[in-house]
Order: sequence, then C-alpha cells, then structure tokens
Amino acid sequence: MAAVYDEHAKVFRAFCDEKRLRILELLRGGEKCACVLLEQLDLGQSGLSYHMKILVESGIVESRQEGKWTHYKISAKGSAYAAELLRQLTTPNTVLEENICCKK
Amino acid sequence: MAAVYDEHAKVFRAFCDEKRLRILELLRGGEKCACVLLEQLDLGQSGLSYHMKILVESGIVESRQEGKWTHYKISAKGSAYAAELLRQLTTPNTVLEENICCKK
DNA sequence: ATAGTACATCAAATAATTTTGATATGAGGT
DNA sequence: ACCTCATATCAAAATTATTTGATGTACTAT
Repeated sequence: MAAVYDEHAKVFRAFCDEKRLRILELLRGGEKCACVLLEQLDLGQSGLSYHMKILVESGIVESRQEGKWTHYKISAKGSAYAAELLRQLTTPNTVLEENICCKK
Repeated sequence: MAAVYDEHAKVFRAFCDEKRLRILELLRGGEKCACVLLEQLDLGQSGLSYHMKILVESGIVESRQEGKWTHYKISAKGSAYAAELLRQLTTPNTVLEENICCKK
C-alpha cells in the first residue's frame, strides 16, 4: 500500500538474508570487487549480482565502476540513514493518544 | 548455514514487511491489545497472530497476557539490541586486511 | 573488428513467506 | 461442567523471493 512502508522495508531487506549478511561481513573488511566476493561465497555469478542489487537498492552498499570491474563497499551514509530509521520506527510517539481497550 | 546469520536476520525481519511496519507504527502510540490492532489493520485474526509471532521473535515487540487478552508493545531493550546490531553489521572492521584484487 | 572478461538481465524452476479458513487451546463467566 | 471469547496453530492456497542457466551488454586488449 503506502509507498513509504515499502521504502522502509527495502532498507532492512539488506539484513534479512543470510547471504547478504555474509556479503556485508566481507565488506566490513573494506571495499571489494565482485570477483573477490564471488570466490569467497557459495554463490554463482548471477546470484551474486542479484544480491548486490538488493544491497545497493537498500542504500547500505554503494558501488563504483572501474573499467570492467565493479567495486562494492558499505555506505556510511546509507548505514547512518538505516540507523536513524530504525530509531524512528522503534521510538514511542508520545503525540499519539494512548488507546484504551478490552474493558473487562 | 551458520546459525548466527539466521539469528541476526530474524531481528530485522520485523522491519522487512509492510504489515509489520504498520503494526510497529501503531505500537509507537503505546501498548495495544490484539483486538485493537485487528480493527485498525487490513488483516484477519490468524494473519495478525502470524505477524505478531514474528515481531515477538525478533525481540522488537514484547507481549503481556492479561486474562484472555494479549497486549503488545515495542521493547526498548530489543530495539536497543537491534540498533547495536545494525551498527556492528555496518561498521568497518579494520582488523581484517584490505583485499587487493583485479590487477589490471 | 574480433575475442575475452566482468557483470547484468531474463526466464524458468525451486523455495520461502504470507494469506486464508478451519480447528484447537485456554481463560472467564454462568 | 458448559459456553463464549481471544488468540494460537494447522494445512492448503496464493504470493513473493531466490536460485540457476542462458543470453545480453559494456569494457579491454589484440
């Protein structure tokens, strides 16, 4: 429905899959090109490409083209945005009224 | 594979689905019982139960039984854990060596 | 121009998640 | 005990995500 929910969900999809968490773990060690990721993961070339697209779309990873190679790294900006979003999504909103229910 | 990836993924599944993001939004307004959530969401009873289970398993939501009613609220502890986990997953790990690749 | 490399995209197959309706469980009230 | 209500669980169907292999595209070097 409302596009904002999908936008928010997209950010966290980066962290919802085992393969993507492993990729992020590798990228924590610094920028890597796809060929290096490929040899360290149990993934085929098109499978890696699929997951990298999801990671880039989440904003958590950014890519850089260098000739025929693509280099990926964790985006500090995207990570900060995700952290802020998570905070917003879990912080009580005191402006909204308390709901009374289930009167006994 | 390694259970730790699934454990981490489980935490963020709370934020990966539109319905669950809407539930969290309602819970930001304070603790709610299932009956209130039910009437504000486009979900059937068993569907709500399904999503609440995922939210509770993520640690982001905690439930409290009161007679035959179940009340749900956002867990400050679970939220803090998720925030810390997100930070860990996106912070460069300088201990790991930089990888050289794709020599031209 | 041709060939090879690196990666993206597509479509089909498979797997996982979500929805739905039916039934089960457990608490409360009579 | 029996009935009702709130919620959980189950199984089947529907939907969505992921994997896989084939093909397409863009860059490089010869």
